[in-house]
Amino acid sequence: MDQVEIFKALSNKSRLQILNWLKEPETNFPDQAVHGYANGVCVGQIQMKAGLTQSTVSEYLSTLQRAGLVKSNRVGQWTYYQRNEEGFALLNQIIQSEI
Amino acid sequence: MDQVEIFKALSNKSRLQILNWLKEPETNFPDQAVHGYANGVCVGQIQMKAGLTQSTVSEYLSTLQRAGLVKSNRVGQWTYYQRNEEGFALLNQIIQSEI
DNA sequence: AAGATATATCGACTTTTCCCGATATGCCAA
DNA sequence: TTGGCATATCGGGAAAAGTCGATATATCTT
Repeated sequence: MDQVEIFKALSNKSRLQILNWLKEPETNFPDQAVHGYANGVCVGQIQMKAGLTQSTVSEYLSTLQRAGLVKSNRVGQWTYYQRNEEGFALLNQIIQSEI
Repeated sequence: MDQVEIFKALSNKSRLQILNWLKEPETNFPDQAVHGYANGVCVGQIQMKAGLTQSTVSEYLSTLQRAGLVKSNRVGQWTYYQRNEEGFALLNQIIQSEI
């Protein structure tokens, strides 16, 4: 069952916060402006805001990506993350019809 | 944060199944017919269908209730559980506006 | 009052999650 | 090509969740 993975990814306060922050990157990650927001927000920005170690944030973003809730773009040495709205559409569908 | 509790409750295959079964009690718990379905389905029925021990199922139902996803009615020596649609409405709201 | 039945709680053990520091990898600049 | 960033992965210790069997509690029947 794949639904469980999604809900596990959502079962953590920091990960929920990250998803929420990524709804409004310009507001929540002003320092990202240098890089632009087209590809998402890079890990370092998220790490600073989350107040967790780099490894933890990287791990959390992988978890969210495996669950389909974010997607990433590697550009040079940076990895940009942004919400994957398709994943949220799937989540809605799961809740409406499979639970 | 309370959202985390809800998602943790949903992070388990058996608990997801129980919630789904409770959508159509008449179909999924035919042996409950003797007691009627007005108050929900009693723990024993859910246990049999889930194939877990009595203590585990009782614990799972408590977890779901703490998360607001089911509600219970004690009648005599039986505890009947049913879905709490208010909880699902809250879940939808959380997903729409807080994540 | 005694036994039977349904559910809840307790104690224990195993597995998973949380989060870290250390190290590896990939990319860029000089 | 050497060093410096940004990110990913690895290894680990502490805390939480998964699940069980045993026991407690509440209720019903006789």
